[in-house]
Formats: sequence, structure tokens, C-alpha cells
Amino acid sequence: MAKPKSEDKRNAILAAATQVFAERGLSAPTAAISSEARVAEGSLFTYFKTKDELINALYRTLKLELSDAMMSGFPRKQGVRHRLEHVWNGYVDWGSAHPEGQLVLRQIQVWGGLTEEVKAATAAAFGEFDRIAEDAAEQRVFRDMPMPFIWAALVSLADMTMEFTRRQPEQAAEYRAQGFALFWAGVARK
Amino acid sequence: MAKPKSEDKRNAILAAATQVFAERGLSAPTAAISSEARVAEGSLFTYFKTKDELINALYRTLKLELSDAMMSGFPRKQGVRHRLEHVWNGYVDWGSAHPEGQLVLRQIQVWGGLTEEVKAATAAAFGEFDRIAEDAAEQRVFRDMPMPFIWAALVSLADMTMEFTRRQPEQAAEYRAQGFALFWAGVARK
Amino acid sequence: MAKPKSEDKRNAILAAATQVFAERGLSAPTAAISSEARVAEGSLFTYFKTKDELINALYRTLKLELSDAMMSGFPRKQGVRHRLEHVWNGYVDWGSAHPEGQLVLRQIQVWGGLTEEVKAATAAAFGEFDRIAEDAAEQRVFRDMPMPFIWAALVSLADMTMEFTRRQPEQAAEYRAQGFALFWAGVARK
Amino acid sequence: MAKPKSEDKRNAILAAATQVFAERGLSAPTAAISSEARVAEGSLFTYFKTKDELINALYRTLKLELSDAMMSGFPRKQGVRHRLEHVWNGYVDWGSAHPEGQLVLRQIQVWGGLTEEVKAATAAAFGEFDRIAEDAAEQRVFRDMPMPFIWAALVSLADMTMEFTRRQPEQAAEYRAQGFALFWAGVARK
DNA sequence: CATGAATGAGTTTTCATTCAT
DNA sequence: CATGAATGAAAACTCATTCAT
Repeated sequence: MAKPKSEDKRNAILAAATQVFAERGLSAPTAAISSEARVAEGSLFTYFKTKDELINALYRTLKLELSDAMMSGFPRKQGVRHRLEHVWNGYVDWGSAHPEGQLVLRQIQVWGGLTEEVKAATAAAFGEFDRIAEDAAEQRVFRDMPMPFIWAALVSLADMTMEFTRRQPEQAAEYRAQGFALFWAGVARK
Repeated sequence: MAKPKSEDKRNAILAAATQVFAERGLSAPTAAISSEARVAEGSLFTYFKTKDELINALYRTLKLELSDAMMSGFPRKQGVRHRLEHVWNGYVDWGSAHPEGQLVLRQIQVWGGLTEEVKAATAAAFGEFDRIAEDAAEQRVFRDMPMPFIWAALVSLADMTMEFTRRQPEQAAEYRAQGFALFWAGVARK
Repeated sequence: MAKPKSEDKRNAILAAATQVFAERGLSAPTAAISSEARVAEGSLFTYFKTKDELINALYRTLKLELSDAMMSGFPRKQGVRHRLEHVWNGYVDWGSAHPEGQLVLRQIQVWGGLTEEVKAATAAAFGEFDRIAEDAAEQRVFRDMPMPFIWAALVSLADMTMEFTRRQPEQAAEYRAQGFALFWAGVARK
Repeated sequence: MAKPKSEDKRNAILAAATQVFAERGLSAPTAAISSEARVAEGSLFTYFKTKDELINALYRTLKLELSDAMMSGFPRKQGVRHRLEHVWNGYVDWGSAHPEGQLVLRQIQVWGGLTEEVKAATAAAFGEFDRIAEDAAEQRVFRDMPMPFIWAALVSLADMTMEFTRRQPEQAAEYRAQGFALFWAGVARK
């Protein structure tokens, strides 16, 4: 099979892209990425046919990392609040641990070139949440608002919280707790 | 800022930039903007020395528009909650009325080329809020969290709400109200 | 109107393209052309949006030059044979005088990127020939073969003749005459 | 030429090259050829050191095929006219049967990278014609023109004829006959 | 020998900016 | 001041060729 396309190299390119995009924006030249990845300019294109495809792949990768972080050790048996808090903590912690990843994720979301396929694939990874939603609906945990609205609130508040933990890592714990408290008070019934 | 040659032309360029950036991203060519503004390619550069300066100026302009929208009819005498709700409504309504402006604002925020000067200037425009903050602190309206955290929560929830009103304009009123309710319940004491 | 797009510069680019393509083939870099034309690399693209468009324009230009050369002093009143000989001489002489042009024309014909529009436009320039054809048909000058077949024979024999005059310019006159004699004997009745 | 590793694979590459060059021009990537030949990209270069060498080899191959087609069943004992007509028919029929080969041949002729060695070798394959020429001279069959001029006329008229048979295969027989008639009337004495 | 990943020079094209008119 | 042609430094991408497996 000759030299097989190495997973290592692919990952190196993705890591380099994260780094470079975080520093210079999505308009950074692909040459900067290949250079950062210690790979020839052309090699980038044997792993990703176009720059757009690279960005899509990067988005998918980061999102899956993020969902892994959120779901690891997920307390499936616990109540809605505990499960949500677990998710929240996973989200915020991952963002604090991977500030470039988080930055790049936001850049890509605002970018406009994501394919429907990748959007669908990443959305699917967050499927566990549907179960939380069902339980929540059954137990009438939340106030009267559409479920997607609640999820969006969680995500946007978590993103906002991450900004704070990124700038003041020493107070990460407080922000994380306060952010979730804000969210929960905002959405929970009574 | 000096005295520009023709305020009209300058505004036409800013409006065109909003339009074009919203459609094609910040990487859209300046030629597309001058063309949309019915102005010569070179003229753009007599009003804005560089593209970066144009983006900075656009950010400042949009932010000021936004703050105007939020402050018009501001009920200075009313309680914290009413004042905040006024601000919230202004924000969400402006975003619904100017979806391109809102989109571009987000793009610029993630862009990375904003000068400190513009950041400071736009922050200043939101000075009225400090007074709300003071009153709130005095009356112990909010739970224990830093004021900037609360502002950030308001902004991110408002942005999120705007997304919903943009996609389902017919339910704008509900979303606007639910968003504020969520925010208020999240931050108000007890 | 500022600096108007200069006809001179356009022509310089076309001339340079003829030169460069003749020497290095159609795959020659556009940079070689702009350099030969003493023009910036980018300028080429203000006159021709793409390389393909340049090649099409070049083809049209050369073909029109050629048809001009063939039609100048055209003896409209004379018999079919004289008119054809005039055309033949114009063709062969132009090819001898512009060997690069002739070479490039052949390259472009074999190239495969000509637009229908240009094909039609250049074909139209050879419209005078239709009249010759009509007269010829009426007078039953030619043997029984389709008119297009006769034209094609003229063109291919003329091209072939040009090759000889190009390589042995000192015998151009003989070749030119022999070529036409061959053609005429080949197509004329009896 | 050395002993190639697998005559089959070499032929597959040449066939694929004919196909691909006919469709996409000589600038088609070698990868397209190896793929069409169901051979690894690198393998192409064990059979042909460079792309130029491949093109030269392809030219030689096609020309030899052509000369084989022309000489098979050659009526060595017959008169000049019969022998020439045989050759003409062979030429035109091969071109009709192998339109891609014919197309590629023309592309290569205009290409500019043929080595002298290949030019000489292919010219040699047409050696039988010298004998026709000698007989013709002895019998004063042709009008007064240089022999090479006559050969060139045959070739260019045959090429032209092939174009017609390719486009209207149902009239191939007529065109073939008319083309030869034209040629013969053009070159034969009286 | 076969394979196909790796390479990096080379290609076309874009675009912010300048400047002659 | 307005104009838009001119500029040339990138940028994304291609591809013949090499070479580790």
C-alpha cells in the first residue's frame, strides 16, 4: 500500500490550523498552516482538497472533541439539573483548556462556509441532550419556552462564561459556577 | 476623523460595506463595496485610509447606532428592571430591524483588528449603563456576581434572542419577552 | 474618466502573447506575456479577465488580420479563378509575413477552448467567400464536391504551402504559385 | 527503449494517454493518465522517464500504427496511382477509425517538444514512399514540383478529409474518394 | 517492481492601494 | 476631489517527479 496517509500528519495539520487560525483569523494563508505543521505546502492538499474542506473538517473535529469532553462521565441516571450541570462544566472546562479551539469555533460559526453535512453531523453528536429535554419536559422542569431556545441560552451563556475564564483563569471556578447558576435560575420553573 | 469631504458619500460607503460584508464576509473586496456604494474604487480610500480603518469605522458606526436605538426614550427615572427591559428591547429590536448590521458586528468582534481606540470609544457609548449598575448595586437588585458578567450575559442572551427573531420574525414579540424573562430571572436576587 | 484603458496596451499584450505563445506554446505563463509586453502581471487581467479570454481574443484578432490581408484589394469584378488566387496569395503572404501569428493560430485551433461566439465571429469575417462560392456554383466552375470541402482544401493546402515558404523564404514565390496551381487543378472542372 | 518491464502496462499507459490527451489536451496531468490506465502514479515514470518522453513515445507509436495501416496489403507491383490511392485510403481509414489518435497526433505536431530522434524515426517508417517517388519521377507522373511538396499536399489533404469523415462518418466513402481525386488531379501531369 | 504520499516550484488570479489624468 | 487603470505582492491550488514502504 506504499506510504499510507498518516493519521498523525492529518492531526498535525488540524492542530496547526487551530493554532494559526486562532492567531491570525480564518484568512491566514494555508502556507502558514503547512509550515506550522512542518509539512510541505502541497501536502496540506493531499489531506484536505481545499481550504474550505479543511475548515469544515476542523470544525467537525473541534466540535466532536467538545462533545466528548461534555459527555465523559455523564451521569445518565441523575436528575436534569445534575446532568445539565455536568454538561455545562464539560463545556466551560473544555473551552478554558482549549482557548484557541474555542476561538476558532466561534470564527467558523460566523464564517458562512459550513456544509450542511457537517452541520448535521455535529448536531447529531449532541444527541444525548434530546433525552435530557424529554425528561425535562415530562417533569416540567423548565419554564414555558421552546426547548431550542433553552439550549441556545445554555450555549451562549457558556461561551460568554468561557471568555471570562480565559481572561481570568484564576477565577475560573467562580465564573463557571456563577454562569450555571445564572442559567439555571433563568430557565428553571419557579 | 477630520472633516470628511462629503458626509453623504462616506455614509454610502459605510452602508455598502455593511451590506457587502454581511453577504460575503469581511474578506469581501473593497471594490465590491465601492461598486455597491456607486463610488470609484479609489474614492473609498479618500474616506478611509485603509480597509482596516474602514472596518473600525464601521464598527464604531454600528455600535453607536445600536446604542442610540437602545437609549432612545430611555426611562431614566424608572426602576432598574424597567430600564434594563427598555435597553433589552432596544437591542433586540435593532438587531431584528438590521440583521446585516448585527451580523457584521459579530464578524468584526471575532475579527481581531479592532484598535484599542475604537474599543474604548464604543464602550464609552454604553456609559449610561454604569448608572444602572450603580443603582442596582445600591438597591442590591442582582445576585452576587460581577457587573461585567451580568452585562455580558445580557448581550449574549440578546444576541441569541436576535437569531431567533431573525429566523422567525412572526414570533419576535414572544422571543423578546422570553429572552428578557430568562435574563432577569437569571440575574435578579431571589 | 481618469486613465482610459489604452488600446495601445491591449495591443501590446496581444503582440506579446503572439510572440510568447509562438516560442513556448499556449502553456506559457501569463507572467511571460505581461513581462514581454512591459506591463505588470496584474494589468494583463484588466484587459482580459482570464487567460482563456486572452487566447480567444488573440484568435479573433489574428483571424481578422488574416482576413483583412486576404481581402485588401480584392478584385470583386474578376472571375472566380482570379478572385481565388487573390485570396490564396493574401493568405500565403500573410502567413509568410507573420510566421508566429500563423503558428499560434494553428495552436489555438487545436486547443479546444474557443468559444462558439468567437468561432462564429471569425467565420463571419470570411463571408465574402460565400459570394465566390455562389458564382462558382452558377458557372459550374468546380468539380462535383461540396463547397465546404473545397474551402477546407484551400485552407489546408495554403497552410501547408506557408510551412514551405517559412522554411525557404527565398523560394516563396514558386511555392505560392505551385500551391495554387495544385489547388486549382484539383478542384476545377476538367 | 530497453526491455520494458511489462509490455502490457506500457501499452495501457499509451492507450490511456491517447484517450486523455484527446479529451483534455497535452496539458492533461499525468495522474489522469495513470488513473485511466489503472496504474499507480509512480509507475508511469518507470515506463517513461518524463512526461515529454511519454509524448514522444506516444507520437512514435501512433505514427507507426498509422504507417502499418497504410502499408498493409500494399500493392508493390502496381502503378503509382494505385499505390498512392492505397496509401491514401489507409491513411484516411485509420484516421476515421482512430479519431483520438489522429487528434493527438496533430496536437503533438504543434507541440514543439519532439526530439530529432523521434522525428527521424517516424520519417523513416514512411520510407516505402521514396520508392513511389522514384518511380513517379522516372515515369514523369507528376507535374513540376518538389517531391516533398507533393507528400505534404497528400498529408494535409488527407488530414482535412479525415475531419470530414469524422464529422459525417456516413459519407466517409464519398469524402475519401473525392479527396483522393482532388489530390490526384492536383499533382498528376496533364 | 509497484505503490501513492510527499514535495515545492510554478501557475493563474485576486486585491488593497497608488497615482496619472 | 473624483476616477479607475496600474501595480505587484500574495493566495490557493496543481502537478511532474521522487522515494519510503
